[in-house]
Amino acid sequence: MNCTEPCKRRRVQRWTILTSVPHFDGYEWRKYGEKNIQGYKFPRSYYKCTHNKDQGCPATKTIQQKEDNDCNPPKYEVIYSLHHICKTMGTNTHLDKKYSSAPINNTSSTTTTSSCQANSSQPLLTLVADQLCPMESMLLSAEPQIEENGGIENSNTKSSPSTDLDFDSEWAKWLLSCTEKA
DNA sequence: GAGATTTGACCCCA
DNA sequence: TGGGGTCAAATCTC
Repeated sequence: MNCTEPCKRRRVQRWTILTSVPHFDGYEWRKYGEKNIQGYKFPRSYYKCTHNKDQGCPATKTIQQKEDNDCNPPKYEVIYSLHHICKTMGTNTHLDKKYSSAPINNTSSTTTTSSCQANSSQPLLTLVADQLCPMESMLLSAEPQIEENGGIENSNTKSSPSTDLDFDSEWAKWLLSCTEKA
């Protein structure tokens, strides 16, 4: 990471979702880091969009398992940063292949030592994975402006604020609906 | 062998 | 100065 300019790491769009199915959001993610966070029982995992390289998609998310509710089912705080610009919404091929038969606690890498195997292996995962995001058209129409150097700190000002708010809101609703149905 | 994950180190901000 | 976020080499999996 090069911060030749005043670092804008904190000035990105962020929104938080509380869900029991943090991996099923219609996108493909690749894990790039994990850290133990002070005050949290479980490590925080860091993910980038799989298409970060080939399509320059800047989207990232962090998944933090809540220290309470680690059963029935475990709850995860998912913090999304920046919108996707990749065009793979709703395919779920990667997710289906990777997660459809795996207990969710195993998808969050190493140390989620939940003992809730019965709940985590429920078909709810397939239900959510099969659900397509209704905001695909919004995603395509609300692409943030990407600068040549990859920085997107101006996306808030270049794109319509109301569009971003609508997108965030709809996106949050969709994720919550997935969680509820699960 | 390619791509994904793990893990320790590094960087930046509060 | 410590904690959070990211990088990148090593390792793993398919």
